[in-house]
Amino acid sequence: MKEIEKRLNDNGVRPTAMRILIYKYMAEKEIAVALTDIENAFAKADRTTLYRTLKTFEEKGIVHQIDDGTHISKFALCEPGCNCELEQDLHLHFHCNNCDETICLTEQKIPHINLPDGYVAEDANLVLKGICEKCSGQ
Amino acid sequence: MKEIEKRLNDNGVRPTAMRILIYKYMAEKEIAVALTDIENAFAKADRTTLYRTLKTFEEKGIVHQIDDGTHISKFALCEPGCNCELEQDLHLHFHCNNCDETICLTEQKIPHINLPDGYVAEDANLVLKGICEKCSGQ
DNA sequence: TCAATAAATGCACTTCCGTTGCACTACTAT
DNA sequence: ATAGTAGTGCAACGGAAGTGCATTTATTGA
Repeated sequence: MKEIEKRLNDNGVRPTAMRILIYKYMAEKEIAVALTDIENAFAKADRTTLYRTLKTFEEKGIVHQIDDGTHISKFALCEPGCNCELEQDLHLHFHCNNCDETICLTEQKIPHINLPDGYVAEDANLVLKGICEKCSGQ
Repeated sequence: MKEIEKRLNDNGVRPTAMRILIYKYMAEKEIAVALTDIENAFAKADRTTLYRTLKTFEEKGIVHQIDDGTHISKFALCEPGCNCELEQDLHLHFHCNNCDETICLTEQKIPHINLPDGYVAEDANLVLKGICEKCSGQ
């Protein structure tokens, strides 16, 4: 528990009760979560608080936002020490068309792409869609 | 003009006046367009018609939908003969953080990715974000 | 310690996009 | 010509993102 507080502090985020709970929730889930998911999990908390907490976490490099093609923003905790902005830390995400869950495949990095002249890449988002491990095994 | 009619017919879409206009509009733009863009371009047409036209086009393989991370669906014409579902035809998209435009880089295919055991990929979406040719040259 | 200040949270509301149901019109085929 | 199908237009709904402001909670400095 103290670890979470430390992690937040280290990233310049004041460890309030709410923030610790949200962090804990995301750490327990192994999949990317949407704002609505958190909202349902914490019925008492206000949507705006959760929304702004995620924004803060994102700015401070605690979570990264994932766009899995569902038009709903998902978020997942960054690996400790990861630097999401750097190309080498850009991993891909997998969206299961069956269970509708999205997970980080942190081991699978996005390959470097050669762009035509004049294009400068700053960020990349790669989402594979299909059937996940859990669903294909059944 | 007759070419467009033929293209639509070939893909099993009846070439109505509206559809031809929309196709023409998309052919002239070289960037991916959102529903709202088309709506603004054809003030007289109803949003629903445009929406359903795009859906039809998509089903019939005339356009493909792009999720560039802006939370707004964009659409672009498929290359003639392209088969969007097939892995080999999956190209990447580039979203410019400056002019906010999204374009297809049809020459740049998405590299094949080796997934962990149990994962089956059916589709892929790769969007690079940064500065486009037009904006970087200025 | 206590007031002054800043940060975090909660509430209400708006906007925008995607989507659907239903009625009406235009086209097609017999 | 008429029945049936496909296309279009109107109205409305729902979900998610985002914002402004009031209130509470935490921090700081005298």
